[in-house]
Amino acid sequence: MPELPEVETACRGIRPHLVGQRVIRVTVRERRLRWPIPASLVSTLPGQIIRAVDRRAKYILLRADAGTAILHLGMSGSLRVVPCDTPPTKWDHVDIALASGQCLRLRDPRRFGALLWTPHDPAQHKLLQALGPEPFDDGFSDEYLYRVSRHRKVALRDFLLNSKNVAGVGNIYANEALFLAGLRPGRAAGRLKRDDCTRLVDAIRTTLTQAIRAGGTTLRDFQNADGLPGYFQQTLQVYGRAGQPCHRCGTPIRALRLGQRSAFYCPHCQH
DNA sequence: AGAGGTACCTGGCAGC
DNA sequence: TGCTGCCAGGTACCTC
Repeated sequence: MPELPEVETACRGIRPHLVGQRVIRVTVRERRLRWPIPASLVSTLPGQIIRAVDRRAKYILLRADAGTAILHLGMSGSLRVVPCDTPPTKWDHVDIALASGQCLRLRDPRRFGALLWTPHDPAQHKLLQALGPEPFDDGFSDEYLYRVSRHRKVALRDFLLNSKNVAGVGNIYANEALFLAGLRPGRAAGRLKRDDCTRLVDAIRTTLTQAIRAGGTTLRDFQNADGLPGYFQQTLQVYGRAGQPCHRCGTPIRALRLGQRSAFYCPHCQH
């Protein structure tokens, strides 16, 4: 479910309900996420006022005076803001109750997500410290992309999935951006020409912008903080469309296995 | 240093 | 209807 646009959508959805609110209590029903939810979060967060809700890559940062909660939705996580007395399902692992009577509810069936706490600058946290530039930052430029891709044999799709190169691009949008840039997902990153980089940076930004505007992609069950689905799936060009005609030229879309994960491309439009 | 594989979990779905 | 096998949007960590 959650790639950068979904996380950004979630962030925007919860922000107005959280910022300025005092945390009343933290209820953990299942602490076994990717890493156990630390006791320090449960003991420190109550009483704190949420000062800001930020995103870095696919991490959501709930900033308070004593520290920052670092939240990751993994593959199946979602956030809702609901009245505290709403009965939880078996996947609603955490509630962060607010003075408003609402609570931020984390649901994560696969438990690949994470909820951590740091009393320090979260940018220095082990999980965030090695992240590459955000796709919308000036630092993510064609010059940058050209430089860091030199001599890399890794497939372009996998190069884009690596958060050290660019933060927050997952499998769906990597494939979609490569289609838009006219580049095959299996091509070696080191073979990018200068103008390929220009088109790719542009394509990544365009793809992500459109997806954010549509409220994310709904595959299976993604919902935003208000429980509404995303609509970007309706505009997917290649992802999950193996065998179906390319929207641009009609050639059947091909699926490719790169590592353990599928990639999709149009053999006519992408080179 | 870089490339490739493994592991963490569970739900949904296609096929029989 | 029920079983089996496969697939999944992420990413840290291990080995070669």
